[in-house]
Amino acid sequence: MSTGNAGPGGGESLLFLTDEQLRKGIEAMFFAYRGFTADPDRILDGLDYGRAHHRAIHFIHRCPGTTVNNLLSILGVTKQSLNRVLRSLIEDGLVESRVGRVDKRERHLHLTEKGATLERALSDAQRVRMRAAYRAAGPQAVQGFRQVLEAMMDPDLRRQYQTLKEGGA
Amino acid sequence: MSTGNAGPGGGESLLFLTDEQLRKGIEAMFFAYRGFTADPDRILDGLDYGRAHHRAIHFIHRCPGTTVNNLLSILGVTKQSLNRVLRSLIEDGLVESRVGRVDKRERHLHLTEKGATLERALSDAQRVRMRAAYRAAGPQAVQGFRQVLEAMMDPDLRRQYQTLKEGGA
DNA sequence: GATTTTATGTCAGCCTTGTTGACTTTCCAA
DNA sequence: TTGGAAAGTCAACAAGGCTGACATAAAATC
Repeated sequence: MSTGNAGPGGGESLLFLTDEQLRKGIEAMFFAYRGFTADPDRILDGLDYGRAHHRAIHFIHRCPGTTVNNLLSILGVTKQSLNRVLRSLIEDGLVESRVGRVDKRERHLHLTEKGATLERALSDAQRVRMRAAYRAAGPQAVQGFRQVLEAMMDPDLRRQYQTLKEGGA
Repeated sequence: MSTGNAGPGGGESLLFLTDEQLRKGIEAMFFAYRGFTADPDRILDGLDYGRAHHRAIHFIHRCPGTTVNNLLSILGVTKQSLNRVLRSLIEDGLVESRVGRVDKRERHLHLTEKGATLERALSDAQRVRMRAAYRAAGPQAVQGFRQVLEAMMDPDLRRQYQTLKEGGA
């Protein structure tokens, strides 16, 4: 098992990663993700929504006019799962679903004013923590943080991520 | 590492964090966490277990002889939730529950051989990805990665994490 | 010794969010 | 005109959270 990679000469500190070091990283991801979702979760608890609603709202905000299919591929859930979430958001007037002009089968999704307000509350809360963490760790660390996360993604998701990243930058 | 380094661009890059920059970090966490759990999930899919079983197995392996209460505080779930998971692991002979010698109310949890075998399979899979990501990003980045994650945790969880970190190192 | 507190386990029931499968409607395009 | 893609809907189910209530054993305290 493992760690049999004591590379042949040179760059030892670069290449030799003990199981212990890796395990720390794994546990760090576990605990950090809990913090990452904690603040939006608290807001959503009061309303009738959950994390699934947050994700939908986030990416509709991020990609205004996106189709349901596109959202499905970003979120990686089934259309039935997403539909349940979207239905409640549409019913509650947070999301608007417009029939496509070019292709009328498609529905283009937008946040309403009300939806945008909730989105702002959620992402503000999440950004407060993120900003504090970035500042505490420093710019060098932030760059490393993003590099490792990016390298950890599945190739498909990395492509999705990079498309979003460029689009927004 | 001295991350207090104001950086080549001056203080601006340290203190001024745009919403865009923070949003990229948020999305990176979202996509990376999917990758992070993907490999163990694939293994667990074949068996009758899920992510909750994985977490229990991980921390029992990590803290052999831990009590149920201690595990509860690490995992942050209710005892009913954990009990459902533990019961199936004990029934299937992956986990052993020993009555405490000093305090007979306590149950001390250990992995059996069978449990340790599954643990190894799961963590090997997860480490493969982690190792690849670490190598791709480089040691500098890894340090930053861990710093930001640590800063992102809730204080309580950070304490838990650090206790584990020391214990294992 | 009696009482209270703690640690654990368990039953029942609920919610969210994921899944599959089947079916319909709309409508673009070959 | 017909095949198939996009979308919506219904039904059923599972994992894994949650709460509340209750049982038991053992420790701690009075």
